[in-house]
Amino acid sequence: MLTQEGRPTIPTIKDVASEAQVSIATVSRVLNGNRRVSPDLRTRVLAAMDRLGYQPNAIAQGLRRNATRSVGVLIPRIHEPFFSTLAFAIERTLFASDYRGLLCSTEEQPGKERAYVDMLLTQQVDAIIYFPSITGSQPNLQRIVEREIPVVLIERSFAGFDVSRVLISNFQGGYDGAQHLIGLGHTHISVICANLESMPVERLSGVQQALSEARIDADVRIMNRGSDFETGYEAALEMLQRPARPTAIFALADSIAVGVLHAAAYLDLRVPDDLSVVGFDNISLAAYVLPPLTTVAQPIYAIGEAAVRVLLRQLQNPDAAPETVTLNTELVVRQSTAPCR
Amino acid sequence: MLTQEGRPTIPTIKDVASEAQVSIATVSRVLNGNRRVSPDLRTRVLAAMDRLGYQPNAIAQGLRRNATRSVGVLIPRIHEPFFSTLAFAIERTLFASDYRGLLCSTEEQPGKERAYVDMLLTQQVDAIIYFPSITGSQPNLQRIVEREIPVVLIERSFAGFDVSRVLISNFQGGYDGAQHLIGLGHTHISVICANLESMPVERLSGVQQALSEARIDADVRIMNRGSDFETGYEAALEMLQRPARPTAIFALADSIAVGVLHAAAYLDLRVPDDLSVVGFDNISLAAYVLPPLTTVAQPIYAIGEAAVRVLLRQLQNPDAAPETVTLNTELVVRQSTAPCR
DNA sequence: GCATTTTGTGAAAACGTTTTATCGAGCGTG
DNA sequence: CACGCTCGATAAAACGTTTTCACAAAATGC
Repeated sequence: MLTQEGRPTIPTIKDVASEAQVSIATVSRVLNGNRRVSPDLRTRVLAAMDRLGYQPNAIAQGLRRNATRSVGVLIPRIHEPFFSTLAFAIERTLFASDYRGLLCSTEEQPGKERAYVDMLLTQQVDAIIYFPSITGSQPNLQRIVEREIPVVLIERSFAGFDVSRVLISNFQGGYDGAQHLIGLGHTHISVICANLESMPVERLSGVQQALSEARIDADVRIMNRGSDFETGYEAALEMLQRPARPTAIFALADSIAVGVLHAAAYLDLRVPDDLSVVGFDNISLAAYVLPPLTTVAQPIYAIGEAAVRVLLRQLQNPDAAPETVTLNTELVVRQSTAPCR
Repeated sequence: MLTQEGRPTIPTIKDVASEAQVSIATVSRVLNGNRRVSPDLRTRVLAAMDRLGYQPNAIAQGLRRNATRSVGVLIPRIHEPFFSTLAFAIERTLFASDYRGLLCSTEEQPGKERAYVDMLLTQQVDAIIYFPSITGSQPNLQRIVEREIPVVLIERSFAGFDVSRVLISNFQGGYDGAQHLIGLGHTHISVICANLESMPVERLSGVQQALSEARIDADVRIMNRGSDFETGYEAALEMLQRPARPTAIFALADSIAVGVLHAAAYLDLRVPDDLSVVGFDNISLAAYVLPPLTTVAQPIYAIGEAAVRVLLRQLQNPDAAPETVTLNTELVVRQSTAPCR
């Protein structure tokens, strides 16, 4: 197909219709296969499409159908291993159901998160998977709910919002990790976590519960930044140089734990002999770092799958009640923890 | 805005027009600000928009304007650290220019890559950033070029396609990494790389060039899989258990190098005393692993920025000639390499 | 003060689909 | 043979915008 200037032009349903000598309605029908059309016309249309290399215009379809088969995916920081794995799981599951994901890395900046929500709404997404960063997320969620767009929250709840959620046993996970260290005889346990925007408080509460049950003072350090290596390194460097240094550190994210390992090495402390370290998440790296990291595993892939599954169910049946699925964490013991000497 | 059933309905430009007692053309004009409209009407329209909470429908705009302000981003495996960082850079730069990225993780599956290209075309993206996985990518690129959609290839070239590219000095990087090991006196150097789909051959060529100049036999192991920890671990485990074990391993991706470190530890070999390891990429993890990894750094963030910059230039000026920008790698010496004993 | 340009506004066409309403042909039924 | 039915196909409306065109009013030039 060429315009008179010789530029290629993309064929429309109209072109197919005239090529096949049928009406555009007929073309549309063989395209969607929802109504009967006689065999000979069908083959004529198919042949015409093939000759012209026709591809339907999803934008036009979206406008007419009022559905785009796209879902917004709001995630704090795509470059962190945990989130990139989660994004991968979501993308893959959506793809399998012929939905596309609009991936938005909010970077925990309220402005960016807000802008992205706006964008998703104007973009007419059919649904939204939302991993909020708490501050400022509530009004965003409000706007989504007002538009009656199906939404599933990941690892977060908001009072007063009756929406679908995929949660994990953060409290139990925190509890289990701390218990593990307590069971090994540690009594001076430090906890490092990222800003509470990107970290569910329950995780921390679980830790504190376990510690208080064992009558151990909680030494918690909440860093005002994301869960990256640097964060863990800086926090640990400071903690490990105090006069009474901890014999164990519970990092509430694997990335932080890796930073801790690094700091320990820098200070010539051996893990796990001089220091036990427990992480959280079980990112794929955790098994490969030295020493391999004992960690509280999240079923990252399952979380992504569950989120999509819940969403699809809601899309099929818009009047269904919101659904909450809870997945369990599991302590994976590797070689970064040992009994306290 | 409510329908008679009480369901909320999203306000359109029409609603705004009747609310403000003007024509829809006027509303459109204050929306786009491209033509003059008298101050009092403007304020009336703005007020009406505000009252109704109007948000333009990007799908309708896309159909009418024949431009969607979205660009497709095709990337092999979003969950690998290198690619997730690259995706982050791209996403961030696009966002700053008010474009959205449709992130597609092709997983190096020809079928999925093809399906995603199809999807992007039907989705009417304005441009495409393409990190191909070689096999089967050529016909995909062909289809993109036929549609005259601006495209920029990352780290790849295809003979016969005159399209924009962002390249890095892969050959030089490979050469430099090998030179570093040679300079340290190593003569038994093994090389591990992922499948050549996801790895530019030039990188390997650079290594081989340096080795042959130094009259050292090349011992190359090409794994038929992606660049993950497991890959490096398995390859190294095998190589390091041979009778004549190498004194240095050049892993052509950091993720692989991390697997190598793990294998070395498993075999009780100390790095760098018993084995020197060089990586490639300089993912953020590289500095935090133990020992910190000597690696050939790619300017990952700059690559993403450059790709977007080139693309935007091409969108502004569709008749501009394709552009190629080449960025340099740089050897970063840390503590995983030492003189051969 | 008339002809001409400029300015602001609205009506309507267009973008590429899907879907509703319509219509004509074939066909058994009374 | 008129009648109602079904079936297959088409014409046309609709989705929410932008933009072209037309037009009146106001501003400008002689």
